Amino acid sequence: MHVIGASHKLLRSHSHPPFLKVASGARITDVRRRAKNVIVDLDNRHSVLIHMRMSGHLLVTSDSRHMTREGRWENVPKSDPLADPKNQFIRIVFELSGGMLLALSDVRKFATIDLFKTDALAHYLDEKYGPEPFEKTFTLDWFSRELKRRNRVIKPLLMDQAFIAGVGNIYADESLWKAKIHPLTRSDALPSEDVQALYDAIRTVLRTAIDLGGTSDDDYRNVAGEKGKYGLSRMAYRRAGEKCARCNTTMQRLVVGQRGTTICPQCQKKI
DNA sequence: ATTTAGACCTGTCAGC
DNA sequence: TGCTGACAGGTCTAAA
Repeated sequence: MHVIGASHKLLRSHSHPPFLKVASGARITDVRRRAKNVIVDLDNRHSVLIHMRMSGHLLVTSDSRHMTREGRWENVPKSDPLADPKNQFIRIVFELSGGMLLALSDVRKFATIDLFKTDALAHYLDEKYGPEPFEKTFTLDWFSRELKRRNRVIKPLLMDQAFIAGVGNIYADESLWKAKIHPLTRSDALPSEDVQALYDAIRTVLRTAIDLGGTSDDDYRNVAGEKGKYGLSRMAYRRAGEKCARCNTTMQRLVVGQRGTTICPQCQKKI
């Protein structure tokens, strides 16, 4: 792959060698995910780590067109695609073999791209992130023990990537609603039925969201520029003022750990 | 050991 | 219509 345009400050380098020098000309051997990162493995013992934060998403096209945050493309000089004002949200473009283009669109400029040596990356990720919710290590037993041990407010704990990988604000609200747990409950105060319900809810919610292509609250698109459909069937996230799907009570907005949070005050009572 | 506030950015929307 | 403030998918740091 070759980088044919990159905005300032996007490319960071955790391991020393300059990004462009290492990435240019390398072949991609694998693309995978860990926590909320996309990992692109190269054939030169290096890996690219992409974190899209709030508004970032990757787009691909098979010909040289123009890229917007909606994923629409128009003709634009391939030499400098970021120069076109219509491309103002495209922060970097990679040219892949065969002329395929891979772009990162990111309105808020929070996304980051790091370069690692592949074996160093493995250690970095293991150190930094908790288990994946669909991994064997994420058992009910483990979850239960950790909740007791930590003694933390449950919602921020669910969103703590060092505890469990992958649950953010949307799926934390959805899981807590499904399990009928108030987001301010202390993790060690949850009765075992609630722990079980939460464990199941996390996996059910994530499974459903993945199957529906994620949540496009605003900017998120898949690589073809299409919106995810989970937002249409969400039960809690950003539904304040609407009726609870279970009990018809008006949903309520609160702030927990500086994050907007929506609950059903009837279903999710504080313990 | 946790929690909180603030920072990083830009866009959208509600209300006056 | 125009302005202002609140809010938005996430994570990091410093300080309480």
